Order: sequence, then C-alpha cells, then structure tokens
Amino acid sequence: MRSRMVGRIRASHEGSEVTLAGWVHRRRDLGGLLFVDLRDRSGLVQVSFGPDWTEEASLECARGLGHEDVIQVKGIVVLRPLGAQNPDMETGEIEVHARSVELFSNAQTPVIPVYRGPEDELPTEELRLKHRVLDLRRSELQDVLVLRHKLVLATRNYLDGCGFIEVETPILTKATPEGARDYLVPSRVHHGEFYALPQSPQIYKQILMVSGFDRYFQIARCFRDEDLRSDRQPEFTQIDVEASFIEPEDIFSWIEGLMVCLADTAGMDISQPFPRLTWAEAMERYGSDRPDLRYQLEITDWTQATSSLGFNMIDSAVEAGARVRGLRLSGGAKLSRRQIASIESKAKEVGAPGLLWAKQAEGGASGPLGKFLGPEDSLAMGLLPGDLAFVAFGPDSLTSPVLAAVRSEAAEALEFTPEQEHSWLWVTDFPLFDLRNGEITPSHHPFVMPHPDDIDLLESDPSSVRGTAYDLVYNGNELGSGSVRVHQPEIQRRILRALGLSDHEIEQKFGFLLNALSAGAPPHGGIALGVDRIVQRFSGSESLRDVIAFPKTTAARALYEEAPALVGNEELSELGLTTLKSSEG
RNA sequence: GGGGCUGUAGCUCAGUUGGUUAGAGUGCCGGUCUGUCACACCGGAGGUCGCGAGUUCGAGUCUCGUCAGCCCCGCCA
Repeated sequence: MRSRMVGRIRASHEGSEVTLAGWVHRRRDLGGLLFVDLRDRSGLVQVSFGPDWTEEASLECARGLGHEDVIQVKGIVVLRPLGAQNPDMETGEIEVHARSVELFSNAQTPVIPVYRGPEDELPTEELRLKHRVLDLRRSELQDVLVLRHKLVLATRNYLDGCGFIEVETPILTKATPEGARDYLVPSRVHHGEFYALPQSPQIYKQILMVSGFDRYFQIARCFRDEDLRSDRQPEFTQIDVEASFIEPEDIFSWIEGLMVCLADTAGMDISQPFPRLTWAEAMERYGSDRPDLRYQLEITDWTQATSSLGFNMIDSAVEAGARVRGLRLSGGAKLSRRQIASIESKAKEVGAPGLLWAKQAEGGASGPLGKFLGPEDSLAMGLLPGDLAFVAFGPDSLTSPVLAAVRSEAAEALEFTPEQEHSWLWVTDFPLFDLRNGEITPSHHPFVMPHPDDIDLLESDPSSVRGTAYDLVYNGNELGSGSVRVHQPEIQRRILRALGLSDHEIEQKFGFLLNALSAGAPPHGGIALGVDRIVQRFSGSESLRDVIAFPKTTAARALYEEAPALVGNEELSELGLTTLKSSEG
C-alpha cells in the first residue's frame, strides 16, 4: 500500500516513483495547482497536483479533499522549483508530483484541529481527552509515545544485559491492608469476595526472591484508588526491580547505569556517580526529601543569630525548644512586595502560620523582621546588601516544608539559573516509620529492613528507627523508591507489631509473606521507578497526561471511552452485588 | 471531603457600570486564482452565553445551587 514513509524523503530520492499513504494535514488550492501536506507518523511531505502531471479524475478527487481524509498517492519525487523550497520543513527541498490519488477514507470535519498554526492555542484539555483519537495524531504526542516506547525497550535490554529476567505477576490479587485504597474486582464465582488490583507487585517480587529468581524486573502496571494530582494517575507504570544477595550499592550502580542509558536514549548526557544525601541531611539543608539541586540554596540555622533581637514570638518559641531557620537569597531584595506575598502564600499552603522576611540594603534592613535587625544582627545572619532573608521558626517538622516551599518558589521568582541541567540525587536512610496523628505508619511500606544499628529501638523508640530505604530524585522530582527488605520472619513480625497489628492480624494479612520468608529467604532488596514520570521529565511534558495514551481526568474519569460507567442489574446480580441508592441531591 | 481558577460560534478567545440586533480570528460552505506552504481575495452560514433557580422593568454580566475540566490541601503503605 505504500513504498515508504513520507517524512524521510529527501532530494537524493529525486526521480523515484513512490506510493504514499496518510492523512491530509493541510490543503492549499490555488485553482490550477493544488498542494496537499500529507502526514504519516514520520512527518509531512508536500504533494502537488497539477494538470500537467495528475490524471484528470485524480485532480478532481484532490479538489474535494478535506482535513484528515485518508488517501493514497502515487507519484514521483521532484525537486521543488527554485524559490519554492521550504526551509522550515524537513522535506522542504522536494515534493511529490501526484500522478493519481485514491481516497481511502472520508473524514468528518475534525472537532478539534490536528493542524496547529504558529499562534494557535491548544484546544482545552477536556476536549483533547474527549477526542483523543484526533489529539493523538499531533506530532508532539506521537513523539512522546515513541520516546516512551524507546525508554521501555532500552530498560528491558539494559536489565536483561545485567542478568535480570522479567516475570509477570497477577493483576487480580489480594487487597493489602495498609497503604492506598485498593481498586476492587468482585468475584463471580465467590459472591461477596473481591480481588484487588495491585498497588505494586511488592510482595510477589519478594516471594520470587525467596523462590530463587535472584534478579527480577517487570514493567508493571500499578493501581491506587486515591485522588489525582498533576503528577499522579490512578493507574501507572513502574520499572519494578528486585535482586537477592545485594546491598544498596548494587541497586545504586545498576539504576545509575540504567538512568545513563535512558538519558542517552532521550538524547541527554548525564554523569555518574549520583550524589547522595541522607534523609536527615536533606531535611536539614533543603527542608525536603526531594530537593532540586540544580541551584545551591541551603537553609541556615539562625537560632543563635536571632537570639538577641527581642522578638517575642521567636524568643518564646526558642524557649520551648524550637529553632529559627531561614534562607538567604542573594539579590532577593529586588523582589516586589507582591512577589514576596506570593511566596508567603505558598508557604502558608504547606502550613506556615507566619513567615518573616527582611530586605537588606546598604543603610539597613527592612520588612517585618528587618525592622528588628541592627547592623550587627545582619552581620550575624550573614546578610549582604541586596539580600532577602526568609525566616521561619518552630519545630523542624513545620519549618522544613515551609522553607522547602520558599526555596523553590523563590528560586523561580528570582529565575535562578541552574548551575547544571540535570540534578540526580539519592536520598538514603529514610525513617522507618512516620508518626501521623499519633499513629505509627510505615514511611515506605512495612517490609523495609531497619538500619542495622537501630533494630533494637523497634519496640522502645520506633519513630527514631532509620530504614534502609532510598529514593531516586531528579530535578526535585521523586522518580523512584526502594529499600533492602526484611528477610527474617521474626524481624518482620516485630515491625508489624510496632505498627499496631495483633499476631492474629499479622497471620491473616501477611501470613503468606511470612511463610515465604520462613522457607529460606535470601537477603534482598530493590526499587521501583515511575515510568510515566521518567517519560514526563525526559520529554519535558507539562503533564503526566501527555505521556499516557489514554489518561484519566482529575476526577478519575476516562473521557474518551467514558469510564467508569453504570452496569446493568443483571450483571450486578450475577456478581452478587446490589448498589446503594444514592440520595438524590 | 475542603479551597481556588475556568466554562460565550466546530476551535481559540473578546464582551465596558446590568440596557437595543452578542463580536473577532480560525475552521466550515460557495466562488475566483498555476508555486503555495498560517496561500490570497470575494461572499455566506453558524449561538440552549455549561445547566437550574433567584434578584431586576431588563442578566452573557449580579446572587445561590449544580455539572465538567484544571490546580492545590487532605489522601497517595
């Protein structure tokens, strides 16, 4: 049906006879002459129709063509006349003189245009998702999906080269008690019982380790029934990796190698080794467990420097054990009140009751805190003329997220030029548990091996136990997360008990994992990397929805196929289900 | 569950203090045109102002509710 793709035709093909097929991208009818930009996945080529080289019936057919009609063109590659070349087009030196054209498929006038002029805005995202069949024809989205394919292919090849094998694990599985809300699938055979879609293949891959598949990976689909964000979809894809008889260093080196390989696939040049920070260091210096280190801007402890200001709120907070921490923004004094207010409001969103600031000038400091700063205070804080300082005080759990928000907002407002294009980072030694509303929860998942030095604190002081968990961070985004796992059943039981589970619950919910661990489990560990996020960052896409062929909206709806949808009563009763009548509101 | 922004022609948008017949660009339809490439030019059609109430002599514009999309908080082991 076609002898070649349209996008790679060049002047060297002059004179060759071609059969092309694709979509009518644009049409320019000059009366006697008619030009069609023909599009396929490879790009565009100009096809010209004229009475001197086009059969009469085909000329007539060409006059009737509309946007997105599907055609086949037979003709000859010719050099364009002098002055008629188009340097903006990859195929702009040539065109195809159509001898004949056949209309394969007549297209309705597209609801949203595939073609976009230089000043045309994209249609709204709602329409783009609703008419995804048209939206996916845009080269931007096609290029992203091609890149995605190449990255996944490179991943398989790389991990295969490292001796990993891909094993598929069930999509219909068992609900996990902890963590995110599960998507449930009713069983027809066992009324009242449900499968769950996996939040990740975590337990399966550990069982595979016990079974002796000492290097496993999977391009795995994961499902979590939680509310969406711009970087979160209810179903997403992970590069899931697990290996036995390894230490974190092995994972770091495999994954760094993988990232170098993937970056290379995406046309980026990155270097190893990736720097490392412990979680405690990252929180102290950047206030975040995923700092963007493309710019160096660190939090300073100003508790000492501000101790003699006579600022009552600070003094009483410090007396109660709080610290005063802040950021010194070189050249930040040029920010307007309005810009500062915008940074303050972002800080408030993450919980800052009050954020103080000071502008330092030659003659003295100004601003809510600046008013209190004498020259010696500014000196003690290291403030130079032209600087802007943001100051927060209180428990670290409050000041850290606030200053992290200030750090990224201020860097954007001040247009900090990145010192490097790519900031890769391993953050290690996460705490094993989070304390949330007085309850102990796993900070990662309940299978993380405690730091060897901290195991004996599991019962006495669980919140201070460090885990052997690590995150991979790229330009301030978490791309992956992993750990060494517990391979001794007794330690696993102690962790589950620390989480407040009774021995009965432990057997009921994790019995099959504990059984596996009792069967002779090798030390093992791994990581899971977010494919969607990697593709998003590597392609520079604004939204995660732009790297997924058929994504969900923020209300978890699929607009194209209209899912979820009601099902009939017959189907429900076969599953042993009835639905609660929603009270009409 | 909570907060914010948006919704006007197929598409992208404008629409003044609440006031007469709701506009532009593009697309669409018809016509002219042999070197265009955002072709150009002439003419035409096209509107449930998201939906529902309310205030008013009068609502695209004000108020309340609701739906949808997006962003954020909660949530995301």
